Amino acid sequence: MTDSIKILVVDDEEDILEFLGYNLRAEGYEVIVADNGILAIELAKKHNPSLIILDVQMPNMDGIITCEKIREIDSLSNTVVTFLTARSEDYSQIAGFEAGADDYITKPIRPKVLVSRVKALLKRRGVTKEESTVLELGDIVVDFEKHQTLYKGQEVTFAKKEFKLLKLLISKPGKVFTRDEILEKVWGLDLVVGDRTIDVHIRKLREKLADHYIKTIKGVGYKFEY
Amino acid sequence: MTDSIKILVVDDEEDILEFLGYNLRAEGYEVIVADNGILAIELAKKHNPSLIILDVQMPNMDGIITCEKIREIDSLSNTVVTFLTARSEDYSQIAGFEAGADDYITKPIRPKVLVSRVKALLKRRGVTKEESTVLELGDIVVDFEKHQTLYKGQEVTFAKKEFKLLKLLISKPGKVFTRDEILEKVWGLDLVVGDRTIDVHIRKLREKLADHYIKTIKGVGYKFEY
DNA sequence: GTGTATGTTAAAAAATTGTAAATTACTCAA
DNA sequence: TTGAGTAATTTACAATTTTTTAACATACAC
Repeated sequence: MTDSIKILVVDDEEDILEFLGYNLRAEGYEVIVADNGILAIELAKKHNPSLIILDVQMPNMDGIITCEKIREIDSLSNTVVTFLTARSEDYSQIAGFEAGADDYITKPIRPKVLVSRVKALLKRRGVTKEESTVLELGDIVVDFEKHQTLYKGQEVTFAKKEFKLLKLLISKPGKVFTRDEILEKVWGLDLVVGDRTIDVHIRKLREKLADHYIKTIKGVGYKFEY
Repeated sequence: MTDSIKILVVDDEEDILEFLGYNLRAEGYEVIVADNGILAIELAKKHNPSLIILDVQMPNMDGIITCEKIREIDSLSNTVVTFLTARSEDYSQIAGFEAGADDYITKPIRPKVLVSRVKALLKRRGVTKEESTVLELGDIVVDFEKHQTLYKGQEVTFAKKEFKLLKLLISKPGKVFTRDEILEKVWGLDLVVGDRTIDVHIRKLREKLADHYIKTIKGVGYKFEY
């Protein structure tokens, strides 16, 4: 189980939380949300996130005070804190750094900018989600970075969805993935596809892997076995 | 043949220049000095240093403005800029990051600290003393410094964006770069370009490389393969 | 045998990429 | 500043590949 990187997002506005949550989750981060500073501190203590994104303006306890409190917590000394400010309000930026923030992000922010900013911040702190880029099991070698698979030394080409499916199954050899799980991880939650779609893709994998490795557990799901 | 690493030091005070110059040269860096922002930009363009150390407070054109100008220069996009500030003046730190600085160093600084800081910065950017600026893969030789490419011994000219794209892809042969990644690294985050722009540039590369090397992974991205 | 879950196949639908040509943006020199 | 010449981007389709659907076959448990 690859430890996922946790990010705590704190904002009083529901749609901001949703926006940040959605985009960060899509990048594979584990996102925890809080809509106020008190809860934020509680959750921060509990989950020990690698990064906290904190809105400056919130009712009751604002971001700056929250940040100061966070900085007092020993276990969070290694956590990166970044502020979220509406456009460049110089005041809050300065106060923010004084409060112990590491960076600030100005709203509005586009998803891509957000993501690359977050990545950069985490990288600066040496937090990386280093999924080993190649996996070797029996006769099959999968290189995720190169998006390439070798079966008995021969290169086999998998289309995007196929590769994603293979990646999922092979990520935990032996584990049975239910159809629901597969749908969620490969197709995503929003997308709805017909019943036979998974079967067809499984078939393609089997075809390309000479019918080895992929086993049906009737009534449950599929697994990769070598 | 290890090209030495160049560092441009900009300060209006003679003794600071001397101090920095002495200590950095002792570490084997090639140090270029400028005592004002105008000269700094000129020298930066000319020498293309890996690192620029910039005093914040200077008469005429101060460090922050100089930094902004530097950031506008395309050929210096890969250059690390760090500020030199007297003690921690919060203001200049913040303005500095906005201007595009990567770090700041506070005066006074002890030689050992300076050197290890500089080393860390350069390492972060992947600049090392042994770095050769030419890459040779199969029939293709790319000289990043000279901005020149040979294909089967013949010089091939790539326009700026083309070269940047080639450089990105070739920097990790085999790795698939997604369109997003390519956009971010070659075009930058803020710039929004149309859907087919990447394809057209890829096409230009292929044209010039006789259709070798660059492979499409449909639905994922492109990679350089030799 | 009946019924449900899965397998198979081919064809339709959707998504993605390739290309030429036109347009716009830049650059550099006069 | 202007204008020629190059580079970069957009446009509008074509071509290709991937993904999904749909119809039917098969297997297996009860």
